[in-house]
Amino acid sequence: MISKPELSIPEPTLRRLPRYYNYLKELLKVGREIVSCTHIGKDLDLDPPQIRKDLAFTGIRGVPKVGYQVEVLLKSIEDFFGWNNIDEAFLVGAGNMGRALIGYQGFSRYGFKIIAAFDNAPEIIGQTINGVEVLPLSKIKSLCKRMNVKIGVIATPAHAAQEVAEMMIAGGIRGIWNFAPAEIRAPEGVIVQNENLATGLAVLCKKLQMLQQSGKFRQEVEK
Amino acid sequence: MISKPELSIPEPTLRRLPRYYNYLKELLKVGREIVSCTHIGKDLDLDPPQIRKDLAFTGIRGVPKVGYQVEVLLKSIEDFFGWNNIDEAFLVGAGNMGRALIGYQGFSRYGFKIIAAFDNAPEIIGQTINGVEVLPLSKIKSLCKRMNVKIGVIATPAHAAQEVAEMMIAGGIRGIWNFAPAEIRAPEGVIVQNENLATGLAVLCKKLQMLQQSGKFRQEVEK
DNA sequence: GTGTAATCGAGAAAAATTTATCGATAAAAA
DNA sequence: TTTTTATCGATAAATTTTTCTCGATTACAC
Ligand SMILES: NC(=O)c1ccc[n+]([C@@H]2O[C@H](COP(=O)([O-])OP(=O)(O)OC[C@H]3O[C@@H](n4cnc5c(N)ncnc54)[C@H](O)[C@@H]3O)[C@@H](O)[C@H]2O)c1
Ligand SMILES: NC(=O)c1ccc[n+]([C@@H]2O[C@H](COP(=O)([O-])OP(=O)(O)OC[C@H]3O[C@@H](n4cnc5c(N)ncnc54)[C@H](O)[C@@H]3O)[C@@H](O)[C@H]2O)c1
Repeated sequence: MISKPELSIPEPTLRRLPRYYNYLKELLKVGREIVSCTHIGKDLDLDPPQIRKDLAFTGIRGVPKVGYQVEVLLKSIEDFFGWNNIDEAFLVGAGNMGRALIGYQGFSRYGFKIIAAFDNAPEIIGQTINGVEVLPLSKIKSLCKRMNVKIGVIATPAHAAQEVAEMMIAGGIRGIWNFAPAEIRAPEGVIVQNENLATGLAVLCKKLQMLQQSGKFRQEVEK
Repeated sequence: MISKPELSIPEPTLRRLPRYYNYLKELLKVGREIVSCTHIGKDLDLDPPQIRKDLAFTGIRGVPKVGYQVEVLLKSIEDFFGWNNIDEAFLVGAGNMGRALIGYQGFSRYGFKIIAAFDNAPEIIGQTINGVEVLPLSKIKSLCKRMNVKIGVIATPAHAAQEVAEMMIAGGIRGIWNFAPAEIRAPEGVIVQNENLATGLAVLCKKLQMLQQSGKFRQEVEK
């Protein structure tokens, strides 16, 4: 039987898995060795069947009445995402956000490492941030090719994003993690992941607003 | 007929609306006054009926054969989210990420403003970042109450997140925008919006991996 | 004026995702 | 050993979200 390359994993599942992973890492720290979906569900406020289904995508099998071994489960998620072999990435735009990303150690857990930064501001070029050198943007294409880098992070202002993306793609980059609030056009085969923080903010504020309104509404009805 | 407070707006819609907003702002810059869903759909790679449905939630009505007036549409989204009146927020954890958030001007578009920061590191307390003072964490509860701040941003390490959240909630904060990879437990009535960057990263890397595998797979089949 | 084409709104259909159900299994208790 | 209980995997049902369809409306060309 052919083990077909699973092409259809629900994106919500993909988004929940790293959350489970963080949670399980904490469990391990506390010394817990075994955990059930019921237990996870209680802590993460999710339904056990959904968690089971999500975890099943990583190929793990649980034991009835017991659950899963935390360590095995962690390994299963790591393998699923391929976090064992490191993805090296270039970042463009060593401003406030760019520096925060460069300096952040937490990404190593996800097999991700920014190995060089690029900018076009002369006063920034040449600096070293957390051991990562800032190079002139003009070098990105040739360096991408030479170092076979496949992932690029965009942390420039929005107006520069498209241009930067095109340089990355010209260098052979296939995945772009974009922090600029801009619509990037890319050819098929290049994946653009937009990290628009304002989206989360808007959702938070709207939910808060709705909560307040429903509270007011309830009060008025009660009168 | 009672205009019930709409409590059930699909979250995907909520997440797409700020994207439309950014896009429309760009259109306005370019001098475009009118736009149809067909047009938006082409640029944003979304289906026109979905866009129409999303926009309808803000209460706007379009004109057949024409579309929407860009300016009116922008206003409609602004009103929907309440971006006219500013939400003031406190931020805790003036590290790399915290500083980037404090310094970012882009949030003003969404009626959001960080008016003070808090930290527990003596060398950071007392600093001023982009006109925002960093105060000792111990003061957060009383200041929240005094200034009637309802939104808090957490940019501390994960291990401090729960404790910080509790101080915020004790001060009356109702919405928490959490950047720490931690599960925050909060009572009902408090909204926690997790901004876990690693999630987006994991999705990107996995999609890339799947793309490569399907490519390899296709090549093998072709042999 | 009249015809044509583009777009809208509303509602139906389809697809994806979440939630519930049920028999099976393994551990712990009786 | 037998019973009870918790949990799993698989499948079915429900819900949510996306996509499609269709009649109505309006601008523009003729
Ligand atoms: N700082 C935040 O909290 C935050 C939040 C949400 C989104 N963003 C987005 O992230 C991006 C970066 O934000 P920031 O606050 O770090 O801005 P910033 O101004 O601090 O940094 C931008 C950097 O990009 C560089 N740059 C500008 N044009 C360039 C070009 N054409 N090529 C290469 N480098 C170029 C600048 O020299 C600067 O170093 C922006 O698009 C912003 O909208 C930032
Ligand atoms: N930097 C990034 O790119 C990035 C990316 C993803 C997630 N995050 C998350 O954002 C958070 C902050 O990251 P960072 O890179 O800014 O870290 P950082 O170490 O630069 O900053 C953390 C700040 O929090 C303060 N702090 C620590 N404990 C505190 C407490 N109990 N009360 C108040 N302040 C306290 C520290 O003094 C420091 O100023 C972390 O949870 C991190 O995992 C950061």
